[in-house]
Amino acid sequence: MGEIKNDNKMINIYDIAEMSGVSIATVSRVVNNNPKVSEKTKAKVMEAIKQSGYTPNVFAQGLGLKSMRTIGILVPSIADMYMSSAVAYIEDNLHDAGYDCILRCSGYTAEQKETHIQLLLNKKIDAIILVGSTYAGSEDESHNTDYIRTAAKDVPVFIINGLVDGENIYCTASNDYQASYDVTTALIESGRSKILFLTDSRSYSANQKKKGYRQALNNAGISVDERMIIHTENKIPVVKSLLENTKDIEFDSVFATDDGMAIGALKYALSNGIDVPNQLSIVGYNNSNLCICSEPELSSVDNKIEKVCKDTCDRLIDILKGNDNVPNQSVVACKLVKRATTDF
Amino acid sequence: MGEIKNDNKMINIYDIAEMSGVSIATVSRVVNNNPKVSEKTKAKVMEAIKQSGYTPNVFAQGLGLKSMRTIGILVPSIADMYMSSAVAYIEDNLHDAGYDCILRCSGYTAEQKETHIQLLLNKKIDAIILVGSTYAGSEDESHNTDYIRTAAKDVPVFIINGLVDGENIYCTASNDYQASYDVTTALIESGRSKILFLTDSRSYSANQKKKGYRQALNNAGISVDERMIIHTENKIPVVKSLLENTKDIEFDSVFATDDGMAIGALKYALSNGIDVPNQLSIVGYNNSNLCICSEPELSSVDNKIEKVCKDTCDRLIDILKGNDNVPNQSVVACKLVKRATTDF
DNA sequence: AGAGCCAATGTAAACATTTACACTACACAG
DNA sequence: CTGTGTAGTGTAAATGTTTACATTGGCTCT
Repeated sequence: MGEIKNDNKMINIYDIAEMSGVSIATVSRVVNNNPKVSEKTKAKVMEAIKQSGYTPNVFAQGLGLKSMRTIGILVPSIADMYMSSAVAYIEDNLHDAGYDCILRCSGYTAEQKETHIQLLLNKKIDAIILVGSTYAGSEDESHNTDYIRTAAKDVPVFIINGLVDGENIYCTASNDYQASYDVTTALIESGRSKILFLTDSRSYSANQKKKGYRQALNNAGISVDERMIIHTENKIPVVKSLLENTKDIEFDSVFATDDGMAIGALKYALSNGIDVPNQLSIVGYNNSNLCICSEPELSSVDNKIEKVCKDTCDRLIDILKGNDNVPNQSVVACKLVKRATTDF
Repeated sequence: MGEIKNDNKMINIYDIAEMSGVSIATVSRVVNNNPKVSEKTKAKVMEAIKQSGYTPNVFAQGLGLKSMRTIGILVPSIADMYMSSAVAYIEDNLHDAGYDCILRCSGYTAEQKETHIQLLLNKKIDAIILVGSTYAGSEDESHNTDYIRTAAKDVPVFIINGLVDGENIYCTASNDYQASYDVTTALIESGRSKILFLTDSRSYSANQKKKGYRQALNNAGISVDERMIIHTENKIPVVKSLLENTKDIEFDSVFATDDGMAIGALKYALSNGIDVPNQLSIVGYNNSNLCICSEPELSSVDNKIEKVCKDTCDRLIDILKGNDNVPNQSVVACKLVKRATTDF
């Protein structure tokens, strides 16, 4: 079992107590910043701690049923740029508040998530953050959310870009419905009526976007042509060749729920001599770094993932502090970023 | 402290012992797959465990100085695409082997890393993985690596794309020197001699790439013009405007140590009517998804991060199994991916 | 001066496990 | 029939904290 040279007996609270001539209770109080310790004693103990380089044993601390100051983060896949940046922001916020993060990439199915959540709970984490994917409110009926409510019986659960209600469950989402409605409306107002809608998932967010798209068309008196709503893979070449083979459907604009798909559409236009934005307007989603790679640069929706994460973490910290009046749901407004693939 | 309904007393090893009519020692043995338990007893205990949904308390287990089956991962920044994909691969490999990952994003300085490593060590992790940045072997003399050797006294340390030697330190790197040498040579053979070298860091990898570039020029009998080696930010618009203001230096090709910078160069060419690849060849690095966003698509070096991560994890698991003859260093070959920004 | 109080500190129980060592049968050799 | 070995199991110590409760000594109030 790893012949590591870890025989150097760790100094413990007793050693510190002895060094500073007090009891272990007092040492513990100093370590935990308990106010009922005299300045003089505190100074002595601090000195001993500094001298020895003592750090409390986390497991012994944990045994006392207390907070381990560790948060579990569950993402379906961290290879996805959107999710990895979410993890980055979450990590940052929580570290600043003194929490550690255990990361698990679960995959997309409910079963996978359930297993991983169980493993996280075993580590006695203080809360779980689920980064959006397929949840209640999505079109995926098969995605049972009971496991989330079960987890919420043990620790508070925070969902990013998903919507599940229940005791001890807190959701934060970007306002994808509104953003999608606004984009679609803007396309219509700039003279487009045949708007191809590309989507790659059946998540809650994807569903909100689709609703916004439908509503905007309805409000403009345009009836929704179901063939214009296309589910496809979020891969540039896939979308490109998809559009190349979509001869039977006419469209004057593309609204994609992810930048990757939008870039696929752009590349289709470029290689077929279609002028962007005049003949074809294109809007992506997520405002990723792909947007400024292309020429022309891609208009996109900034879904404010940074703010969503901050909101989530702020509320998480509040909850863990014992604050009761924390809202269960919170919505963050998106922002349309106009670049060169649209003429509005 | 969080008014959670956690009053439901956790079932512990004593409960299981009672349910199955054995002692806690026996339960513990069953849980840990200790062979000296009779099949009959084992079955009884298993049944009780299943009935009750018992899971051992990790803290109590941890107190006994044993493996927590948790690995600490330290990345300077997970917002970087290269690093986030590395984390994804590592996570995947380690989970398959039954390890959990604690992630910390430290920032780039030695001090930051040192602090974060200390915090990781407090959690009694079994090993640390440092994902590449500024290490020994880099140009950054100020980057002291003592903290790595100190950490290695407690747990094995694995470094991805860095080179530090020392007891209990294991390094895995892609062969950036060779790849860079090959790219530069290919550019020269395709008739280029004024190769602008763009780099954004002083890491070990960056340094290896620079050495490869120099060596290739030397071997071809071309003397290195130091003005051709430019340190810049890895941001598309920054590089674009940098090149727009580089009127005094002539160049017929750009070799960038990251795709982002290469795309910046490409956009500079596109907006200045410079033909790519004829007037200007461009090669990036990392073979990220940016490569297929642009038109023309970007030639790049695939540095096989997936394989590097797998190698690292395989050796880590070996070490933790107690295997002694694990090599301290391992190198993975890169692969040049030819696309449309080069004419070779 | 004695009662009462409070701040500061100490004592010991509780947390849930692992494991060295002790013990009990029982089989089998002599 | 006694002694010895062993498979299976139990006992109890050890792990390092936190914290409710106990204790102490000094102070104030009457």
